[in-house]
Amino acid sequence: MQAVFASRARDEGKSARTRARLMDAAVGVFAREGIEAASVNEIAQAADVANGTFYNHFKDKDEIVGSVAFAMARDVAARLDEAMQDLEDADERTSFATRQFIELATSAPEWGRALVDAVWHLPALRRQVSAYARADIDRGVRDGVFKVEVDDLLVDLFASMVLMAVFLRLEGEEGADTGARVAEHQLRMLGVSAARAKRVAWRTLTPLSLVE
Amino acid sequence: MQAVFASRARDEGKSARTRARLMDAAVGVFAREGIEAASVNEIAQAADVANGTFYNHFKDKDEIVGSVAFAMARDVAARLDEAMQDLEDADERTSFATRQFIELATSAPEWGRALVDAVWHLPALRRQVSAYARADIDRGVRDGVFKVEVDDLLVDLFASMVLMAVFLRLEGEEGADTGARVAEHQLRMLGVSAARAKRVAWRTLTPLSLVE
Amino acid sequence: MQAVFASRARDEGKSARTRARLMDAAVGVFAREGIEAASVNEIAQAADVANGTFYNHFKDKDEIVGSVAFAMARDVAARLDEAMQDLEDADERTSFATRQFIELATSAPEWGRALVDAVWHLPALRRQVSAYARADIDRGVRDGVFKVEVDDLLVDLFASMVLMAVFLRLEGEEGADTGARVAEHQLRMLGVSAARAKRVAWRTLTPLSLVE
Amino acid sequence: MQAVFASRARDEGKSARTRARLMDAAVGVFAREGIEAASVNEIAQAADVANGTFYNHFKDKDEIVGSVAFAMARDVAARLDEAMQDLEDADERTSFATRQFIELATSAPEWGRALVDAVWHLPALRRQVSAYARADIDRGVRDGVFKVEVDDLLVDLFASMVLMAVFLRLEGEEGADTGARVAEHQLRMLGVSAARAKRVAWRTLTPLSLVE
DNA sequence: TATGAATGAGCCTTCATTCAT
DNA sequence: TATGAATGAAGGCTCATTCAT
Repeated sequence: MQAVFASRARDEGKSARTRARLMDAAVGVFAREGIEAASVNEIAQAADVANGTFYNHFKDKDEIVGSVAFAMARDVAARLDEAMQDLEDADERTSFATRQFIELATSAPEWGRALVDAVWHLPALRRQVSAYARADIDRGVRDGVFKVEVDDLLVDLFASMVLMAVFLRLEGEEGADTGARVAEHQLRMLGVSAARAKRVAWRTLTPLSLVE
Repeated sequence: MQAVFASRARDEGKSARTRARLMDAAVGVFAREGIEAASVNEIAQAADVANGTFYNHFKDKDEIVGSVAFAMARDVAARLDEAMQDLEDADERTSFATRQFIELATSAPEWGRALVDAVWHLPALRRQVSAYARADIDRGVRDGVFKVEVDDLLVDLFASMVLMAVFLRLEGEEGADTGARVAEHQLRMLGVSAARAKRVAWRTLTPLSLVE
Repeated sequence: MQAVFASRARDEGKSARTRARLMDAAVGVFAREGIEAASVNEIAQAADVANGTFYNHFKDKDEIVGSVAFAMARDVAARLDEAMQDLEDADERTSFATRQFIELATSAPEWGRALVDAVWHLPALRRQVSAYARADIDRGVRDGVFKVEVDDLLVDLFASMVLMAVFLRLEGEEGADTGARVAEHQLRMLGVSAARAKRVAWRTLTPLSLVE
Repeated sequence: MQAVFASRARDEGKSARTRARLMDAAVGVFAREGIEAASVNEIAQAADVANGTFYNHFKDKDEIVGSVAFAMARDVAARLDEAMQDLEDADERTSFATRQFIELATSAPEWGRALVDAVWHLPALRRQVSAYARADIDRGVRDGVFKVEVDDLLVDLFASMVLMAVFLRLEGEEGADTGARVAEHQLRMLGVSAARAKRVAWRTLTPLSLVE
């Protein structure tokens, strides 16, 4: 029950606020039932609007799925960007992003679950997330921190690892150190020395949160 | 349209043949629509039987999903086991399995797609596949070939990488060397030297196929 | 086609009117096919609404069965109560109730048939009807009009007699004096003298009707 | 698990024996599920024959319902006739028949339940049972034992009372003396004096059984 | 006759979407 | 825009019945 969209739309017009309520409701329903199984009626009900109202704001179910997913991704990206402002080194940045993403998704299980599900359903979203991640990796290569040839495959493999990590955490099959372990693996895959990988990947981490 | 199950059931009773036809049809439908979206009616239609016939052979959709998925996994495992009989070294085996799995799934796109989807939907299947993969990894650790602590997380990350690779190949986003590149990454993650990883992962590979 | 519920809901909201249409339709279908054999689709069709509409108003078939049956029973009871306000003597009341019930059920054959079927299918309904009947019987015992020990069995036997009478009338196997004859039997079973039983049970009866 | 039909067909041809097995199975299924809900497959399975075999013996489900019901009724009638050979007085006979019928149906609950259900579904069966009961009643009138005008209605009311009694006993709502109480009511309805009704209806009764 | 696989109509129910108010 | 009733196309599943063996 995060109401992220609603809290942000507090000062906008009524229409925008209703739309935001629907999106918040959708996140919850997607998380609870999965995207496919989520029904428009249920979303409307959770948003406390009549079902017909839904269609004043979204063309169809696909549209809200997309809106929610991309908005979530954008939010996460913005949050990470903001938090990484002071991080210079590419390995620090990559590790930080991997770990925080996993933690964010885990600490807001509804969002996490919905996001994992959405990435799976929306190729465009996956590509966007990958592109975001790739920026820092390319930077590391330019700076000589990473000593591998970087290509799309590597980035997609990283994405799959992160998604798997989120999934495992949400299932309760892995614990709080998952992010660090995944990050360490990734740094090593990028050619960072074992020692430095271990050091960087296990730094103390201040938890982020999506809502202030 | 591979009709793998049907071709294998050619000499069995009528019931078994119809069942096999349904399973083959299911593979196709799962690949085309995804497992969730697949409908029993569609499967029956694809198998060219009346919808009621489906229920003479499977209790419900879940049952055919399970049957198909585990049969596919079993087949792949058996095929790999057979082909790996002469491989001794754990790194050779791990690399071989990763590459051949990706190639098998890619060369029979319907199977590949259905299998990827199935692993995602059936936790039990994922666990089984992981366990299978883990055997060789543990062996490598015992033999001193791999120099890492192996845990469930690592194996699951490997699984996610392979699935992603299959997915990308099926989408046409990656090419024929994908398997080798993934295998190389994995060997390096297991502590194999860069040089050996490159050598082992890129060996010439004789394609396998599921049907003879 | 009595449309009893609909006519009563004429001034209510659209939802209530549709619901009433469905209930009227259900009465007809129950009467024609029997409650078990009645299908939701058929009810919806008879009510001239889309099948999906049914489920906007009733959770499932059981719910409409219950609603219809208890509403019918309640209506009949209310109608009888009102008509019996001036009747003091328990034998007069019992006779009146038996006869009017049979006449009501007969004069609205669909209702009658559905009600008989419903009493048979819904134990709770049977108990409710029995309890209603029992009140007057107990009163007669207290007043010394009836000279038997009253127990559940007796009341249930009365119920079975009335149901049988309705059934026979609906089948056309018995005529207009059925109610009087049954009432006479019942009074005698309650210990009323033959002479008085005959006199009371055969009084002229003003027909009631469920709709005004 | 009475296998009444089967035990009687022991010495007949194979076909007759299969048919008997089906009928016995049907009794059980009807009792367990109700006649409407009983499925042909279930009957065949209970009879341990292939479902197709059913249709070698019965045109359709209705036919086995009828066969079973009438056979059961015939059996009960025969059993009662035999047991009543030495009873001369009509009131004794009527009371005996009522009570034994209730006891038979109760002591073989499967049969009882199926029979009650069948009478409800098959008007012809009801008529046959009524006709059987009427013989003794008419005899009582001729002999001057019963002092009422007997007509179809009365007999049908008797039938309804007996069915209700069986039903209540099967439901566990009434006890072992139900038969006697019903018989007493009936005798009084027939004009027998209260004293004699009580005496005759409560005679000690030797239980019958359908299978020897 | 016996078998049991196959058939397909039909039932219940859900749900995205439309539409009159 | 909001409402919420209505729609009707699917989907899952059952079951009486047929039919080839």
